[in-house]
Amino acid sequence: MSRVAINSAAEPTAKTRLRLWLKLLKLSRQIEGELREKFRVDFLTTLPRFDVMAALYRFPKGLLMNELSEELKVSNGNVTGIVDRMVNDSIVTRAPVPGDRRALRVKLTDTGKKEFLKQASKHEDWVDTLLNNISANDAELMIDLVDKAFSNTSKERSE
Amino acid sequence: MSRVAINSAAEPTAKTRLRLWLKLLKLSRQIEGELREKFRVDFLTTLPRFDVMAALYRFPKGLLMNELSEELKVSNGNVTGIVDRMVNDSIVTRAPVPGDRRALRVKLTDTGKKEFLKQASKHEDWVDTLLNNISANDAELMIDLVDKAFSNTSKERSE
DNA sequence: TGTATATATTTTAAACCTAAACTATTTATA
DNA sequence: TATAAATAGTTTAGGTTTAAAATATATACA
Repeated sequence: MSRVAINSAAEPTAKTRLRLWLKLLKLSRQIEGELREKFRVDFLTTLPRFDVMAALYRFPKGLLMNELSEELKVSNGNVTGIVDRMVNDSIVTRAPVPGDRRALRVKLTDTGKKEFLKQASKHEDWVDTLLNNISANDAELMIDLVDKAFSNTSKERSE
Repeated sequence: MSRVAINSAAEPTAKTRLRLWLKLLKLSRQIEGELREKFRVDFLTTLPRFDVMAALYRFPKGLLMNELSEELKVSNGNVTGIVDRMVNDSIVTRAPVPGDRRALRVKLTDTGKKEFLKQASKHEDWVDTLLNNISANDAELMIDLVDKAFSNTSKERSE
């Protein structure tokens, strides 16, 4: 690998990275907005709730509030509110953990599981349509680039 | 262009696109989170406020509330609140528009302009560091891919 | 002119989100 | 054992966000 990037004739690399970031941000906001709208119209629900369901679906034994907030990369208190509403709607349960009276284990109910599968299938269709212009090859290419980008963010996480 | 994608042996394209979307979302959340933190610590401010300043900086004559919310891709009512606080802090002004008593033009104050330049410079540094693993070439490549992706989102916008 | 429609903005209600403070419990350790 | 520190979770305060309703003004057009 060369130690010195030769880029002085063109735009400085920092500016290119900034342009990239602004585009990435815009794209993900755009897509998020469209998905949010679809979830609202088709399922009367929200993205954060879908995210919770998706996380819990991956962990059939459930997750501690703690683990859930880590999994979703959102704050602890945030999860409390979302899960509150989902418990209310019988999508998840929040049960005491034997042996640790501080902890609560959140789990998808059967209803929640069924609901998730329905929504996840549609979600996949929506994303497929929204990213229709990206070929499978391009997608793989982008995934690799995104992975590269990740390796520099401050908190490495085990996954 | 071939009309039929041959992809049956590997993962279906829809799944690849979904994987891409989840990665993109995660990356932009990661970066947004780190930038938010930096803005909070270094400048005692928030990302949305920076976004407003950036938009207004690009339009020295100011923007209608309307145009600002379109520019930032956030809802109309949202902008009201953010601008309220910024007016309060003398970062922007909100002045009536002669000839249209419904409209209000939002503009950066001199203080706001100075503050923006200071923050923008740091912001560029932060992004440059966060995307350090992406070479100028890779960045250009990604930008092109993101542009491709954009061409399929529902509301084409003039820019 | 009068009325319908469109536009610009704010307000409202509900959810989301963070950081920080707080409560309760558990674990480590002197 | 007693105390300190760590952990799990909720609460609080403040800001962000959306969608929908409301207000005010402007425009189109019969």
